[in-house]
Amino acid sequence: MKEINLVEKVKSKKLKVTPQRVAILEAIYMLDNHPTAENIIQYIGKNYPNIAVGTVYKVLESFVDNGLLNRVKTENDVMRYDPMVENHHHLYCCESDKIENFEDPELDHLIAEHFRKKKIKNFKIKDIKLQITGIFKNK
Amino acid sequence: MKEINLVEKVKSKKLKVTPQRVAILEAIYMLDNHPTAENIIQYIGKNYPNIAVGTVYKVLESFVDNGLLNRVKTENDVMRYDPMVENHHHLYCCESDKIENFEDPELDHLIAEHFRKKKIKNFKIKDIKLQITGIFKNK
DNA sequence: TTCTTATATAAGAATTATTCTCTTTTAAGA
DNA sequence: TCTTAAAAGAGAATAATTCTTATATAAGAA
Repeated sequence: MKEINLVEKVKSKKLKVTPQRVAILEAIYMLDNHPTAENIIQYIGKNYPNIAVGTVYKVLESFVDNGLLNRVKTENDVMRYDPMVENHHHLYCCESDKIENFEDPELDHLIAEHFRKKKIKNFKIKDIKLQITGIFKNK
Repeated sequence: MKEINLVEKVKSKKLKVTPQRVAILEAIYMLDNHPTAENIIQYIGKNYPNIAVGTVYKVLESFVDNGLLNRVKTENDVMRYDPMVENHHHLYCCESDKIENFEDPELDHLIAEHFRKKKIKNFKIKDIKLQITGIFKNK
């Protein structure tokens, strides 16, 4: 992703455009496996060795609050970040920490139809996410 | 759940039956909202004020390893435990920390059929879990 | 029943991810 | 260029979980 787009993304949320924010957003797009805060710190450490850990967490928080990122739940207690904010599901590898995004509007429709016909008692659905666990092949 | 069943559950996995293990398993069944380690410690603290925190975590780990419990992912970084080990989904309340189990074999079938006809490229599915977020009504 | 031993527990230190505090710096509008 | 609210830096604080080591105990063997 070009620098200019990163800046635009930050600007579009009325956040101050700082080099740290641009570097962190870039790292997330480059790393492309739903990185942890630590992954990000390591990645930007090459050009930016003095960034404060607290800053990274604060920037990530502001990005999540402003809809530039989503947090991704994982089995262990490390938070991971996803630059895809549109509705989608996740493929989890059961042999590694790989997570891939997954979209399937047809399936979404199927599930929505199912719940339209057969509501859950005493519960109003806001969102449905699939966690699909399995094994990635020949990659 | 009766004491005897708890003991049997522990025994069935060839784990030593200790008062701590029985108390912890009982707490999980009694608390019934996918408790955290802390919830459990608080609950059993009434009759068992001296149980060590580390023990609770070790017992939970052994139960998970032996299929008596499952871990449940949450947004924040606290692990929760689920005594239902059969395949099922979760309803997450977006206004509180309530989590409820949800079973719908018809839906499972629908989804399985969908993926039988339309496979995911380069991915072999092992398990599919739905995280259904929403609001619990009149409860 | 008593003995033996692998396993479990207690206690608290250590670790790890994350948040907080406070001071200094800076982006961006006036 | 000036002003100021917001951001960054540095590192302490917190909170959940794991680890370490000495002691205790469940459960099978004798």
